[in-house]
Amino acid sequence: MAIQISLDDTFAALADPTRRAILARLLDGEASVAELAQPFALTVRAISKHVGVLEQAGLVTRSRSAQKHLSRIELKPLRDIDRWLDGYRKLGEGRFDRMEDLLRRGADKPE
Amino acid sequence: MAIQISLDDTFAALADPTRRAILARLLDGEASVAELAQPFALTVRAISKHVGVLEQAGLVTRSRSAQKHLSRIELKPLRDIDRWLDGYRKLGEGRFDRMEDLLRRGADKPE
DNA sequence: GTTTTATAGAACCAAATAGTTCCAGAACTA
DNA sequence: TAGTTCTGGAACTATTTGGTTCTATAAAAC
Repeated sequence: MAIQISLDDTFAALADPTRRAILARLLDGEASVAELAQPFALTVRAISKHVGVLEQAGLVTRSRSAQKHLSRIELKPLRDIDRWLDGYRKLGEGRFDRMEDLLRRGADKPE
Repeated sequence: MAIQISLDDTFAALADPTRRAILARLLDGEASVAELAQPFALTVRAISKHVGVLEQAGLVTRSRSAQKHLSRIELKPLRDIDRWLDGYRKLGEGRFDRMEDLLRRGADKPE
């Protein structure tokens, strides 16, 4: 049974630009800590810790192949955020939707 | 011109359950700090600070009517998060979509 | 004009966070 | 076996955070 991940942890993990960049990098496929660290002016250890935070938040899982620990992105917490956002999409009949919003802008703007 | 709000600030603001509860409360309409504080076992000052964080993140704006400073929810930062999520929706032909995901689970799970 | 109400500023504290450096262990390579 | 590579643990530091209390200020109410 998957561990229950809190929105607290997910949002906190995403609040750091380095971690978001790591996540974005993982869209291209699995990567080792060393590979993930390469673009940053930080120690490998610092990146390792960031990956740890992402893992703690359920946004990343790891599988060790040899010494390399490969990280892969996990989408479930992002889905949870998406679901959380649902509660705010309703407000103002679709004001949340970008297309609706663009069409509506300047038209019948509510007060 | 609206101040540029960073995803950092938005995610950080949303990482606290009290602040998310405050936001949810504001879906029902504007409220003063004292009103927002009522459901919580925290000092009014603590809530005032939370509202300050939300304001800093652009999730709340305030208008003072008399001594009461009324807070109202602002959706733009949430829209920004929604847009950020777009980058992850594409992954795995709709894996992000909840329905798709449920249907796919246990079928052709990629290794 | 005094008192009450609603909020923010200032000072403080404990805990968490992001970073570092150094060390240890696990697994390849020669 | 010895050396190299990849990563995490431990210890440390500086900064940020979430909370408190006490005080100040601004507007209403009396």
